[in-house]
Amino acid sequence: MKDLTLEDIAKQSGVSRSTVSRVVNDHPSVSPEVRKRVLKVIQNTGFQPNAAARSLASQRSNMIGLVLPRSVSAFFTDPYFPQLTQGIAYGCNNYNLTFSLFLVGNKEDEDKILPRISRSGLLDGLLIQVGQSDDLLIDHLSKTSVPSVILGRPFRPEGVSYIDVDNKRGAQTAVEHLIRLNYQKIAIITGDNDNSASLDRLEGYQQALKNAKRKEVPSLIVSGDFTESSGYKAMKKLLPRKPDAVFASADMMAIGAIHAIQEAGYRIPEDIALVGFDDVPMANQRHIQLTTMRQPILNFGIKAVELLLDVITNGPNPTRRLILDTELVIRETCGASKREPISNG
Amino acid sequence: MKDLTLEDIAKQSGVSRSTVSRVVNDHPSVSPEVRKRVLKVIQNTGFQPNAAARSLASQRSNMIGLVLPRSVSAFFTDPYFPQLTQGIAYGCNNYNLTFSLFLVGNKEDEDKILPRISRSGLLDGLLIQVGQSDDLLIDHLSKTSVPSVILGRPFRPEGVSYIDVDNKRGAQTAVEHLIRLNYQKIAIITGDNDNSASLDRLEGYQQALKNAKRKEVPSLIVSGDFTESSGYKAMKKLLPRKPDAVFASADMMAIGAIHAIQEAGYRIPEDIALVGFDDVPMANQRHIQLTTMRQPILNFGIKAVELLLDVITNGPNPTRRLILDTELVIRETCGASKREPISNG
DNA sequence: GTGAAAGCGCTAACAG
DNA sequence: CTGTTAGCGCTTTCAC
Repeated sequence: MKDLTLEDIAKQSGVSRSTVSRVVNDHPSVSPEVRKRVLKVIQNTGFQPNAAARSLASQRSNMIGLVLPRSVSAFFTDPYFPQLTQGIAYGCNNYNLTFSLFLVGNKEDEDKILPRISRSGLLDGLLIQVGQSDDLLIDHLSKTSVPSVILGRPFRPEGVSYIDVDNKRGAQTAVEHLIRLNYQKIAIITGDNDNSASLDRLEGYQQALKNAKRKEVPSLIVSGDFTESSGYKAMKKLLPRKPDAVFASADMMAIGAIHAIQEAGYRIPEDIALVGFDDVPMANQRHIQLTTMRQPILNFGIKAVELLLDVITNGPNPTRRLILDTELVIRETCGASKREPISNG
Repeated sequence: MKDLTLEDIAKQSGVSRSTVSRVVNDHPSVSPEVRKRVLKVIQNTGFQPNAAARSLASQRSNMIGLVLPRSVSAFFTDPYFPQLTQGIAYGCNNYNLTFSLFLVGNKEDEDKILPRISRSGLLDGLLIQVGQSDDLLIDHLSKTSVPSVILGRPFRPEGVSYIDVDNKRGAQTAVEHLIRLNYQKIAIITGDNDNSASLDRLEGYQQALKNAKRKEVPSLIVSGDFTESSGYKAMKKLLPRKPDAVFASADMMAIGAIHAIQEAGYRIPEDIALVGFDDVPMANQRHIQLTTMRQPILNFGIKAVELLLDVITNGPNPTRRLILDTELVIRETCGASKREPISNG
């Protein structure tokens, strides 16, 4: 069965093609009766306008893309990116957008994908995940005319719009919580040093110590790379230095740390307390109950879509910054239920 | 800067639009010198053909879609779907396809998305994940003219092409392994009873017992729903029935089972042995070391793309079935290293 | 091997 | 409020 066109619907409804087009696009200037008549034919026939023709004529594809650079495509072991993807997908559903996913696997992929998406005609806009500091993807892409929004704080934020979570404040809140619970030697396990979120969380940790007039102990700062096993290794390194609390910059690393702590025969939170970051699904299971900073990941994705839509509609200037808050979720690993908080005065 | 068109390139190279088109599409009948000249202009200008115009004229969009029905969109907590998505994305990269992701969140999404993708013009083809048996998505979509390939064994496989993993054989291999290690009371934790993979794995379990002339004990068959917590609960139920080995139809459930077993003070594999299914990244960590059936998920995604491309190019008939094998990965939880296998005679 | 010309199916002025 | 008309940028016969 051949696909129907506007022309077919027009003929069947006894109107012109333009009128059908207006009906399809909810254009106001169509008389109620005609609209009704046309709508009925559309219903009966199951007509759907051809997307390609539409894009070509209107210069709008109603498609947006998410680009995950090489440096993150392995991250699919972490629940963060799947959840983010889901949020974006829902955001697209809300606005009738088609959502295309570009996972850059290697340099070769990059060379093939970039030209394809950096030209208008395919995509109305781009959501670009920040990667490492030396990642030139964003610079490349933002140089083109395709409207785009960066996910995360870019290292070179000039001229680009981005959405991020308040990583510094989140980390600060986490560490302040630990300080309030009167822990004395608070360590941090950071993510890659090449990642803006990781750096911001480290800053938050430092800020909290500073505000509390504690001094920073370099040996209590150990770096991981956001993976569970890096958390395990980092904790192993930390153990001989006898921290009584640890802030892990990501839940997966916190989970790794838990294993290291338990393996060494220490109890959580009695011997060592722990706070994570993210609130991944695993953080809330019987045998874990991780205190953590919740990121509003799903909402982050939805908001990113809306921000991009704004950039598409109203142009790239002025550049937008949208910073979402995180939320402290108190569970077992911080020991809050068993300790006396220090007075707030 | 205005986007360039074929016409611009034509002018700059001193040839006609058609010739440039031929060069862009690697059409053979272009003289080497002309081709070279045109290619150079394209290089210099960074010209990219407009995707919408191309789709419209050629009736080919070079886009394919992945549809995850409502019943699976919550599955983004399981590593399976992210990995599958990654495999598909890589497959698309290999063939210069644009990959669109449709996550059906609710009925409303479904009503909006289905018409949009079921008409040619937007997508060249569709990859559709099987859901529950009462899911009408596949029936709907496969009734349209859009070429499609189902991921997983559909409940009503007539007339559709699909790709699946040999779930029955995989499960059978897992249980045979347990039998060979001389376990006597082998239990199974199944997935949802509404899922073909789950049913197939149950069949494999039954087949293995039957082949070994063991009789099936109904109380040793407990169902979960593929989640970690369902595995935990199922194992709790199983514990009083004293199995000495358990086949969990998914690694996440195996992990839940591990927690239940350890919590009850039993040792793995000495008191209870365990085999999972999937080989998720977590199955291979210091403190877990789960023996499991590995699914070639990434490759599954890539093969799915290739199968779809075949259907797009050569038509839907005859319908194709592509069944990939799983592989037994022996680690610690099955106790293989500590037990005497029974003789094969 | 190359160019001219006719669309692909739709949108968006512009008349009326 | 509705129809006519001119493209959107590319592919693809069909001549030459």
